Amino acid sequence: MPTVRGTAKSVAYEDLKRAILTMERQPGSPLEESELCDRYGLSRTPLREVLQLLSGEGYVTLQLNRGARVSDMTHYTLRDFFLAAPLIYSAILRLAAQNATPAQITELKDAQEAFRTALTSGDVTDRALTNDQFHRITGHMAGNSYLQASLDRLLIDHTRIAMTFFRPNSGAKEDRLELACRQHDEMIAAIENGDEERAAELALEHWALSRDQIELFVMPAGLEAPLGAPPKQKSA
Amino acid sequence: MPTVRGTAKSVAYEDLKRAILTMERQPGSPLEESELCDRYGLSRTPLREVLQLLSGEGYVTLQLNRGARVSDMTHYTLRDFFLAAPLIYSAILRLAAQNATPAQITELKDAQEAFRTALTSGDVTDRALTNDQFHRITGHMAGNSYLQASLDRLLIDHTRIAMTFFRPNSGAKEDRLELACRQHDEMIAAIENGDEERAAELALEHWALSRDQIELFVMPAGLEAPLGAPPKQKSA
DNA sequence: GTTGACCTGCTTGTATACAATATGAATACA
DNA sequence: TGTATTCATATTGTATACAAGCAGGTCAAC
Repeated sequence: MPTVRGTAKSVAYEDLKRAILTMERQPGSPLEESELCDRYGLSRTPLREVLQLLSGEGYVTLQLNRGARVSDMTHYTLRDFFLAAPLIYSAILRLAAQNATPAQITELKDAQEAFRTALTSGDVTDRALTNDQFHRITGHMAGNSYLQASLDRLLIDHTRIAMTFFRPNSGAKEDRLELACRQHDEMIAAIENGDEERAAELALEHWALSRDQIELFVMPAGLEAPLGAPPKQKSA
Repeated sequence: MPTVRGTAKSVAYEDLKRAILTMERQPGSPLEESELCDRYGLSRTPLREVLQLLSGEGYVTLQLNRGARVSDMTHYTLRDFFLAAPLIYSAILRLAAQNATPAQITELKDAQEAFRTALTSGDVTDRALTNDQFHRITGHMAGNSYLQASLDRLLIDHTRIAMTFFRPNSGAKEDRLELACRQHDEMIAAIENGDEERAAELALEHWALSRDQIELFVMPAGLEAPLGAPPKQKSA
């Protein structure tokens, strides 16, 4: 879908995506055309097309006569996120279990390998990006363009949020990362066995783990969560 | 989100959207830049930006060095559609019931008024477009950007498909349109009362009606449905 | 008669020059 | 001293000229 263009342009496209996902470019920060032209060695026309493309995918927000900014994350964003995530993640993983091809399963295993390596290496951005990649592949497996539109947007913000709690200084949370990693393994197994129920279940468990981390980060004092309950699931 | 631009550009943007939704421009048909430049009185640069924008929203597909085409609809598309629609529509309507503002409810009532008029006037494109507009407003009410991404894509194809069965020559289907219209009324009531359960239920009923029409159209001879069974409904 | 390469024309991709709009500072006035 | 207005500057939006890539047809060779 992203229609990866000729090299010069695709470098800009990929690097901007990376920089936004890793919070190297912070939510809401402006993206000046001239700066990006210099950085990537493009003229304004193709660079603007990259920004349009990123805008369509939700990485960037365009404002008339005011240029582009990194899409921001407010507490409203987070509220929407908490509502949509369990719904979409479980649906995606269910479909992934139904439709995954052997080639995609291999790809997913490779991504998991990379994630595991990133966990031991301790590099924050590697952890976030390899985790992101893992979940994007499940999206490809599901192969549903409608749901993928939501998944892609969820992953943008999920990865940005994750950048905060993938930090190694979190201390006691290392075991949680290990649990997340094991859940990935179980997901692969469920997908490989075509066990859609288990896959959907794992998606929800995985989300619950992630959600707890996010809540701890957003509400460190242990406040109650008034941000909105996720809709009831019909998962058996 | 669409960042509606200065008039000249927004005319092109809106008119292309309309032409695609009404199947005036058929799925897969090429969109030549020079033709569109002449038609809308734009130079190529801003016109290309419009196409990029439409691409990001799923109306148009861009291919490297091969220009733009109207996004096509295959039976794969339809299969994905059947899977995603009940999930998203019910979630959207549930959230709409939770979050709708009085202003939005007024807007929705106006849209319903327009839809009812279109049903009696008998113009096919009016029926499809006013129905589309009704459902897009429910999307705004839900106010969840993640789910809205899926809804927007669903509505593109739903409206295009609907163009086939909103035709007045369908004979006995007029009463079904009347039923759809009454369901809209009930949706408005449920949203106004904040009755999210009923709203979600209505979304599924409304979808079931639409699904039956689609199945009749796709498999006119009464064939069995091999395109993928829709997920189990919990509609009462 | 078929197949292959080449060449012409057209469409798309890129760069740059020009126009329009917004931002911020300086100044005049209350 | 505070506020409003004006002007200068910078950034974005648009048009056009140029380069690159693809498509179709012709011609030649097998």
